[in-house]
Amino acid sequence: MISRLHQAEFADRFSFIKQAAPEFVDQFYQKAQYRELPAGATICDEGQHCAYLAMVLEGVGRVYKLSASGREITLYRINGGESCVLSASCLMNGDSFPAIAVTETPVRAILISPGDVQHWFCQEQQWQHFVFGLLSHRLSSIISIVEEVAFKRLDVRLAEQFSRCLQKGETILHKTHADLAADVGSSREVVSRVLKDFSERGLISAGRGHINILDAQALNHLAEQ
Amino acid sequence: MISRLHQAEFADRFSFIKQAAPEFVDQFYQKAQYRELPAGATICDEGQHCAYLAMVLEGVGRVYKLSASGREITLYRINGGESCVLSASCLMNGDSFPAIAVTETPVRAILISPGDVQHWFCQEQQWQHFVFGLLSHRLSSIISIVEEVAFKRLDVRLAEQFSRCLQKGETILHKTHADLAADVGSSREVVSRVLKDFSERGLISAGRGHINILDAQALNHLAEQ
DNA sequence: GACGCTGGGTGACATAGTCACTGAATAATC
DNA sequence: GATTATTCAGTGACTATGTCACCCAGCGTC
Repeated sequence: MISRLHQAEFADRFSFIKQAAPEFVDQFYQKAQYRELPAGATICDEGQHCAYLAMVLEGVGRVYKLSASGREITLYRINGGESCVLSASCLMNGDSFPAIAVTETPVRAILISPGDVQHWFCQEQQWQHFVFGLLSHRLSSIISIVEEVAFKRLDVRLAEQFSRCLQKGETILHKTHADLAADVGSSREVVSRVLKDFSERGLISAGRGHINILDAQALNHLAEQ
Repeated sequence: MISRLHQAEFADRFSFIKQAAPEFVDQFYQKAQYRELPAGATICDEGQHCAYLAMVLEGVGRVYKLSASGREITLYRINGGESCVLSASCLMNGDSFPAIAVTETPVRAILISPGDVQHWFCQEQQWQHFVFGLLSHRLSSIISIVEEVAFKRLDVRLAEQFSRCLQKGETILHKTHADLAADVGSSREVVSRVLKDFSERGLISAGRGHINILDAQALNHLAEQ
C-alpha cells in the first residue's frame, strides 16, 4: 500500500497512471510497495530472477555487464521516472537477469511483484503501453551501445561522456578514471592515457577523483565523430 | 488476405495464433499480406520508418549496424517462425529503424501494417504476448552482443561462430573472411590473420569462400572462454 | 610517523584496427 | 580461348587498445 504522499510523487514521475482506469489505479497503489535503498546496494545480480519491477521515484541505478577479467561496461542508468527494463523483460518471461543492477545513489522506488506486472499487462492498456514502451525504447539504446563499442574510438567515446556532462550544465565530472573505464567498457590504464592526452591538449584538467572540462567546443566536436 | 495454404504454414510457424480468438484470427488473415522477397533485398534502411512488421515463413534475414568507415556488425538473424523485433519496436513507437535489415536468402513472409500491429496489441492477448516476447527475448540477445564485443577476444568469438556451425551438424562454413568480419564486427584483415593462425594450428583448413572445420573439440574448447 | 587504501602514471608487451598494396582464383567479356 | 574485371585472401607497417606488473602520491587511521 502506497501513502497519499508517495502516490502524488509517483503520478508526477509516471504520468501514464493519470490516464489509467480508476479501478486499476486503486489496485495498483494497493498492491505496490514503497522501498528505500542505500547507495551501493545490489538490486539484482547476474543470473538471478528478479523479485520485483522497480519504478524509481528518486535516485540513480546503474545496470552493467561484468567480464570474467573484471572489466565492466554500463548498459544504462535508471533515473527518477524510469524503470528497469531488464526486470520487466525477466518478469514477463521468467528469464534470469542477464546483467548486474546496483544503486549509485540512495534510491526511493515503488516495487511491483511479477504476478501483478503480468496480470495488469493483460488488463490495463496504459500499463501495457508503459511496459512495452520501456522495453522498446531501451532496445534501441542498447543497440547504440553495440555501435559505440564496435566502431568508435575510445577518445571519441570519452569525449561523448564529457559532452553529456556539459549538456547537464556541469563542467566538473566527479568520477575516477576507473569509473569512466567501467562506463565505456575499457580499462583504467587506457582511459588514463587518453585523458593524459586530452590534458596535454588543454581539453581538460585532471584532479584526484574529478575532471575539469576546459574546452567544451573541442570536446563536443570530437564527440561528433 | 492470406490463402488457406499460407494460413496453415503460418500457424505451423507461429503457434500463438492457435490460441487466439477466432474473430482475431479471421481479421488477422484478412488484413495480413503475403510477400516474397529475393535474396539480397533491403527490407529496411537505417533511419527509415518501417512500413510493415514482417513475420518470416521461410528464409533468412539479417539485421546489422554499419559504421561510418564501412565496418558492419550483425545484431541478429531472423529465421522462419521469427519476426523482426526492431520493426515491432519502431511500429509501436513511431521511432525510426536504428539498423539495416536485408534478406540473405529468398524470404517468404506475412506482413502486418503498423496500424494493425498497434490495434491488435490492445485487443488480443495472444498477439500482445507474441510481440512482447519478441522484444524482450531479443533484448537479452543484444546484451550478449555487447558483452562479446566489449570483452571477448576475436579468436574466441570466431571459434564461437564455428561452434554454432557445428551444432547445426555442418563442418563446412560457406562464408568469406569478409562475411565473418561483418558478423563479428571486425575487419577482414584481422579475421584473415586469426584464421591463418587457426589454420597453422590445424583447427581449420581454408578454401576460397569456405572454411573446413577440422578440430571441433579444440574450437569448442576455445569458444568456452 | 607507520601503515593501508585509493587514485593515478608508466613501460613492455599482446591483440586489434587501418592503410596500402600484392597476388591468386573466379567470373565476365570479347 | 584469351583478356579483363571482380572478388577473395595475404602481408607489412603503423596506430589504437588491452593487459600485466609495477611505481608513486595523496589521504585517511592508528
